[in-house]
Amino acid sequence: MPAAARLDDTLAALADPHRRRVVELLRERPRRAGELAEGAGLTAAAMSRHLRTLRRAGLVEETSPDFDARVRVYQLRPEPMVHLLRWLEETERMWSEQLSAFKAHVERAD
Amino acid sequence: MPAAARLDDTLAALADPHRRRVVELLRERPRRAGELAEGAGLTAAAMSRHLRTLRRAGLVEETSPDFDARVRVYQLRPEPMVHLLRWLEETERMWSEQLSAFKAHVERAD
DNA sequence: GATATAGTTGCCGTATGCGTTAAATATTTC
DNA sequence: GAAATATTTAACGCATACGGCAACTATATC
Repeated sequence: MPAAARLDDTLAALADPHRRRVVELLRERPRRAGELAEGAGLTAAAMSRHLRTLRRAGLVEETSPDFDARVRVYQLRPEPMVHLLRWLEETERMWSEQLSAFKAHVERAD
Repeated sequence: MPAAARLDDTLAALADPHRRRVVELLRERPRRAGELAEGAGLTAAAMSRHLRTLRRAGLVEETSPDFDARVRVYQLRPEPMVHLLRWLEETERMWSEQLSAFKAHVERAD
């Protein structure tokens, strides 16, 4: 269960608006499952499934407070997003190189 | 058809490994549809669908060279990825703020 | 110990995604 | 103008995603 951090899972997990909403709620602070369900306007069952997806993608981490073991608190795990960030930055970088190469080419042709 | 750039479409488009492969091929240079199909190990038909998806997400742009109108050349369009990048950076930013707030809290408790 | 609370899981129906093969479209080439 | 080339579209099958509701598990409360 050491969090895949594979781009596939990360992107698929983030591709759902409800799950992105969860991420947006969690980036403010950790929250309980029920809180997330309410905040996203979903039933507890539906949210539970989304949380499982996010957990499997390594995007969130689940813990229980010791004062109430029924509750599950979810917290963000940034690693997968950092990984995705890097892939995007690399793409950006190469694209702009491509651009300047093209510009140079045009200028040579002038 | 001015390219949605909505996170939903961007993420869904990038969540497929074949389509990510296309992006990786295109970040080097523009390429013809057939070249992309070969480079990703897909039939022309399958690739055509992926390209449609990428086009609808605004991630690629299609043009035809004037010397052969049968050919379609695809090129990267970074806008949607930049948008996604910003969302991820914002998430990162807020997460680290959350972290330091927590740290400060713990230190106060000491 | 009975009941309430917090969440998860099973099952179902519907919707959507992806690849394949077979046409269809458009344009070049001979 | 007939045959070849580059790519897209159509029709089909299969797998998977998502939500709803009901049942289930585990823990807390009275």
